[in-house]
Amino acid sequence: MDNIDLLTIENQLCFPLYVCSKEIIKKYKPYLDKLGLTYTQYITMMVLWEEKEINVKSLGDKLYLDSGTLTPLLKKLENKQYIKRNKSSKDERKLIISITPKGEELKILAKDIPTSIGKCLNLTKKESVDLYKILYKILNKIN
Amino acid sequence: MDNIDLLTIENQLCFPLYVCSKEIIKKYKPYLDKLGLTYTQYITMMVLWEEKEINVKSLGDKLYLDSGTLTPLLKKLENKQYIKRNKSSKDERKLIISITPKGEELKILAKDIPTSIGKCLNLTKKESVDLYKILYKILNKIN
DNA sequence: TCATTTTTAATTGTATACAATTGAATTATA
DNA sequence: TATAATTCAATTGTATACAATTAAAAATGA
Repeated sequence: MDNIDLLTIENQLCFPLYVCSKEIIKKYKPYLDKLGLTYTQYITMMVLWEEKEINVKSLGDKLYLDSGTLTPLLKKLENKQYIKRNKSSKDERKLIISITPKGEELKILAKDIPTSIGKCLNLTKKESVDLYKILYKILNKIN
Repeated sequence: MDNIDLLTIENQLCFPLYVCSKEIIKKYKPYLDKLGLTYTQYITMMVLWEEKEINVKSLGDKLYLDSGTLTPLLKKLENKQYIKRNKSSKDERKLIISITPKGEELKILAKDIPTSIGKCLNLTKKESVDLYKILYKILNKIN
């Protein structure tokens, strides 16, 4: 096939990836609204449910986001009292993000979200595993 | 596994989808910069390379974007003289987007982009096909 | 026909994303 | 150790995204 014929929407791989990402994130909305979180805030809380404490740079490395996105987002989570923001005493450049008890409680309220989203994707076990592997293969290659 | 244990980044499918989408779009940037396009503007031009003429609603249906995103984006593409925006005479509610000769020329300059991006994803033929099928299965189910 | 409903694009407001820059703090090195 | 280079979070500016609303035009139906 001539290269120029590849320039159609239906021949793209990135386009359905981009659309799936957005459309799935929309499916989270009714569940996340109940918790007062956006999707980006939700994945941020997910890191904190595991780590309890992390600085902005490390958080950004995990989430593939930079301080330009995280700084205002973390201020919003602090306003909602789900996290605290404190300068590290060891390294004054670092801002330590830590989870609050109110932030911990959120996890219980969120516990059924992955299952609910999983159902509306309607994938077989094999498809889920294949998709997961391919996505992480791309991620490992791309950076 | 208990539902609550699913609330980790590594157990998510949407998260790597969302990250892959963003990271691949970043890979387009050096190529698209040469054309003066963003990724969203690029997929918009891709529709116009096929359709020549389309109204905002139909364009939005194809791209999964609404007028809130498309209206300002289309005004930028018009400023760059890649498209024209004209009210339909048959139905005054509709705005017809049409491609200009300068917009057509862009396609030639863009012709090697899909191949270049394909290389940096480094997927086997089977992986590409599997990924494509799974993504469209999700898209068909989700709407 | 004529009021009601629907469709369409634009607008408004909020929330990302990210490139580039800034300034403070730390680390590396001559 | 004094200077240069690096790291980190914040800021600035641009470009999406999308929910909700608005206003004009077209379609519907009593």
